[in-house]
Amino acid sequence: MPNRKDDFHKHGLKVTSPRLKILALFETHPKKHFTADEIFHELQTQGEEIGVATVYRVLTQFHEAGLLTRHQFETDRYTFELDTGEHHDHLVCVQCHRLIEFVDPLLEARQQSIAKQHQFHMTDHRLHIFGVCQPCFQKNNS
Amino acid sequence: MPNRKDDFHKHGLKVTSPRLKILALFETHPKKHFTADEIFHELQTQGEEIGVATVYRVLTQFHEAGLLTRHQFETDRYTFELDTGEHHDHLVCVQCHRLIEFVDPLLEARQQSIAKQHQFHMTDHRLHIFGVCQPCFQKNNS
DNA sequence: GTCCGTGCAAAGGATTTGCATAATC
DNA sequence: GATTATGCAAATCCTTTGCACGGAC
Repeated sequence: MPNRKDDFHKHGLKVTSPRLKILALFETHPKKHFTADEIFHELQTQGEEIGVATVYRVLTQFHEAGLLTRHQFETDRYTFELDTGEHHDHLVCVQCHRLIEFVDPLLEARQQSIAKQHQFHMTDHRLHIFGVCQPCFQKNNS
Repeated sequence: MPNRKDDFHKHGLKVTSPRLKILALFETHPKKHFTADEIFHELQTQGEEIGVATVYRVLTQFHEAGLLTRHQFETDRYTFELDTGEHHDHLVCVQCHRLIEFVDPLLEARQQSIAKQHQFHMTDHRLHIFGVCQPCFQKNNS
């Protein structure tokens, strides 16, 4: 069972305080999605002295190392989450920006088949369903 | 059969040279996707004196008027295409950035059903299948 | 003539980069 | 001790905005 230290070394990354802190943040919020800015502020709140540049660099390295997944939803910012190895897609609430994850084998299979139809060598795919979540919907009608 | 003039007036837009030029560019390249910058340079090449700011403003107005669709693919730039009224999804070549459009009723239906399962009031959705297109694939193996 | 649209340059926000210092190995 | 990381600030990229002038209606 490899630990963080091995994870880092495996990808040529030294074990440093900023890297441990950032990874810990993701691990203590398993399903949460963070933007670079959110991480920066969260760490600042915790009293850590980490620069924005480091946050961006570390996130990019983690993404390249396969530790994190990077998404782009409505806005023009990147969103990161722990890469658990299981692919999943997202429902995005356009009102409160809440994210709901889901996996659907039928959709997965169908996408494979479409790629094949177009002689496309699929490497990845991304499905975002935008809409209003139930809590927001109720709020709107009350 | 409403013409461009009507299209513009309907949305409170005056008929101006930049707007006509930009729309014409899309109409002469029906299936093509453009970034703001590409439009700016294309018009410059044609000897037009249109500022970048105007290009961005007009694209946003056209998008709000429903004349254009706006996408965000791999990069951090927006991509625009003529809105023909028919929804479609995209295959994106990660190598040459070629875009292939497709529509699949099964996928559409399945997405509706997933949204319903999660009590989600779907307004829109976006499916990007990333991969390597056939021409690029062959190029790689030769 | 009024109001909207334009060009220019400056501002804005997210992300990256250069560089000297500081930490890991 | 050599090399990689960090923090800071400046730089970069795409996009938006303020403002005075010009064009549409």
